Amino acid sequence: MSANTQIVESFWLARPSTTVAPDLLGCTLVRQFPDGETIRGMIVETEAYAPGDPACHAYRQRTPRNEAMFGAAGISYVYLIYGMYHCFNVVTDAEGVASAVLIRALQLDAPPKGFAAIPEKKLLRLAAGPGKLCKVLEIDRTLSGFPLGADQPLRLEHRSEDFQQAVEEGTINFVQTTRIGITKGIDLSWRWYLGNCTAVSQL
DNA sequence: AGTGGGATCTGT
DNA sequence: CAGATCCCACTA
Repeated sequence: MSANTQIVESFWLARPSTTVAPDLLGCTLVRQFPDGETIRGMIVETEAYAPGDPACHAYRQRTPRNEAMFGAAGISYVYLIYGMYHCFNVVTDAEGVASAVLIRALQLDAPPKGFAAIPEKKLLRLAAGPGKLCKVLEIDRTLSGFPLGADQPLRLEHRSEDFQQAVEEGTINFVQTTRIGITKGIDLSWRWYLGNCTAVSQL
C-alpha cells in the first residue's frame, strides 16, 4: 500500500459538510491535465456550507448556479466570484441536500511546471487562498459538477500515513474558527485549518 | 430590463 | 482601503 491512496469511494463524503470539512484537512487535491501533467497540493484549510446556513449559496433557492451543490457527495462545485476568481468546493452529504466544503488553501509540494524556481516561503503562499489555488491549478467553472474520482481532471487522495500518525500523536493540530469573507452566518465556527501551517490563507 | 452584491486578491 | 471585473438572482 503506497503512502498516498487514491480515493475511489465517496461514501465518506456523504455526511454533513461540518463533519467532512475537518476530515479533508491533510488530504491531497490532484489536478491532472490532458497531457498528463499533474499538480498536487495538501488541503490545509476548509470551510463548511450547509442547509439553513445563510451564507450558503443554496440558502434561498435551487438555481442554475448552485445546482451542483444538490448533487451526490464527491462531485465538484466551482463558481466565479468578484468577476475574476474561481472557488472550488467538494460537494458533501446526501443527494438533494445542498452542502459543500470550500477548499481555501493548499500546500504545494513543488512549483507547478512552468513556474520559475521559487523559495520555499513563496511556494507555500502560492495556493494560500480559495481564489489563488484555483488560479494555480487552472480550475474554472467548466470543472463544476464532475466526480472527483480516478482519471478525472480533479481527484482526491487520502491522508498519508505519516500525516494520520502525526494527528494521532498530537504533532499536528486542527484549529476551528469562524468563516472568512462572508456577511451572513458570521457567528458559525465552520472554518478549519492546520495549526502551525504557513500555507493557510491568513497567517 | 436594470442592478447590486458577492465564500477574493493585489497594490497603495 | 480602493479597485478590478463578471455573473446572476432578485426586483420591477
